[in-house]
Amino acid sequence: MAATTDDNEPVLPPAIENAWGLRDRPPKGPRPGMSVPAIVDAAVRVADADGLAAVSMSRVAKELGAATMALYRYVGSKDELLMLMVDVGYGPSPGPPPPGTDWRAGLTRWAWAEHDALRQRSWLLHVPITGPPITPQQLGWMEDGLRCLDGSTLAESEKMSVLLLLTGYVRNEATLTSQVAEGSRATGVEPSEMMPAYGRLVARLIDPARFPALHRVLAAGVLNQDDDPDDEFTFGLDRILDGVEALIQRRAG
Amino acid sequence: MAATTDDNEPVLPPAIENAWGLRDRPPKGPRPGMSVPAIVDAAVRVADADGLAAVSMSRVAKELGAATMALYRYVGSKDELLMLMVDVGYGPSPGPPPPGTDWRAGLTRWAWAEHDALRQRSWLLHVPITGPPITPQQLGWMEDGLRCLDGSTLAESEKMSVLLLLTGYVRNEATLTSQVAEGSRATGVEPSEMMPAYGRLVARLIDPARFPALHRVLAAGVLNQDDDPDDEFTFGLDRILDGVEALIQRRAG
DNA sequence: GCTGTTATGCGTAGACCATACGCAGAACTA
DNA sequence: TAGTTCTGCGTATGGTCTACGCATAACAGC
Repeated sequence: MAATTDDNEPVLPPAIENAWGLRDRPPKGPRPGMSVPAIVDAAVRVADADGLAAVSMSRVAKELGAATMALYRYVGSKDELLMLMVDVGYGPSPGPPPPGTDWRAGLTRWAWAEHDALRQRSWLLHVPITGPPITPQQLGWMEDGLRCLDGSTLAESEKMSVLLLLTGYVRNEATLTSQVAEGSRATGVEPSEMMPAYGRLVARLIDPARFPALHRVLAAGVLNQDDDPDDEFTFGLDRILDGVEALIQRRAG
Repeated sequence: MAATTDDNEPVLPPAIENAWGLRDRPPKGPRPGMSVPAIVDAAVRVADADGLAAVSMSRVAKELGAATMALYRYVGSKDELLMLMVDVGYGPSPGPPPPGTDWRAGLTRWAWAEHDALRQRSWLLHVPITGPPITPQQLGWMEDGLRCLDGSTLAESEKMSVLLLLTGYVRNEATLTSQVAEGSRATGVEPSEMMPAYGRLVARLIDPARFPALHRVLAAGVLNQDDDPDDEFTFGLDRILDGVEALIQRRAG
């Protein structure tokens, strides 16, 4: 969240405030040589190229040909920079559902949009989340998600809960597949061989008598077939939407 | 995952191997003055007291009255220590479902057990996950979860997918509530006032014309009522289990 | 045009962090 | 007793974020 003032009203970090178009530059002093968007873009470029771990203040500054400490005139802290990176990293929201779309198709499209954004920029998953969304684009995603449920029988609070549930699922699924990819890159194992290798490792470790159910799963070769991660994503997504559908039916009936 | 040898078989870090009881101490050289479990316990103690960020090698060493570098005789790296911390942090798995429990009750119990573990040790959520579970207790959790679906009509791979879906949900929900708690501690706002404050902030930022659905949610006072986080957890859990139920019905019929 | 105010760029330095390396000494085997 | 091997850990390297303060640039008012 954000720090608060005396009257307990939450207050935004300056850099976030001018992402909302509030806050005007004071007319005095020398012209700024950089801009917040330029810094954020540079940071995103670094993350895209070398991962989030490579994003240090000095590295970003180098990317801009500036000195490290110069950045602190624009962003209050590294955490603030990360927050802004997330905002541009997700990119613009997918837009409201096309007219005539039912809620299920709409949410499916919405979930896939987030899925794609996270696949493109897997470093987004490594940014420690410190609070609910407060940047313009993030709230844009929320808006578009809510609109999918516009015509539904759900209560407003339920709509929100459904969205939370979905976005959590997407993040989680993206985290798992990105771990496989990163593990593969780190160990040099083919991505398609990661899960089989994991299966062999576990099979070697566990005692079938103490882990019968797990043993059965392994024996069934569950981890051997390298199935499309998109299928796994679809599976979970459909389960969740089935659950939402059950709720909607109940509210309607 | 883990590094691999020439034959492409994944190999465990030494400290993990002796968590599985493999690997015997060589008889030569001076007696070890510490033990891996003692180090991990100390690290867990630090995390419990001051959060995961306080867990540095020097801090853990200080806790034990040892020198920083002495720890590296027992764990290969800080990441390895973190992995072991997670193993003891979750604690023992909840055990197989009591006889006569149907799958839904079993999974509910299982999900709540993980929920409770994460509530007790919220630093677990901050440990960067680098691969699938390979420690004894973690696989124990998996085993107990799988057993809940023992009698079901699902394929082995579907059981696994359901478990992945559930554990992801639990993690996600725990992350959200722990963020509220941490935000509250950081800003000094009452926990019950966090969401209302967030609601006021967003209301101040957004233009109702551009964010109509979001505006409607706020106007409905969704964020004002401070509802029990356990209710929110139950809501999502029931949606997911409804979805699983629909699948099981389909497989059965 | 001069002066005061205010912002910017950024150098320096402090307080951390993980960890590579190497050495002294302890405990075992032969 | 000699040799081997393992432990404890001091030192040092290179990285992190960022607090602070100074020189300078640009404007406002007189």
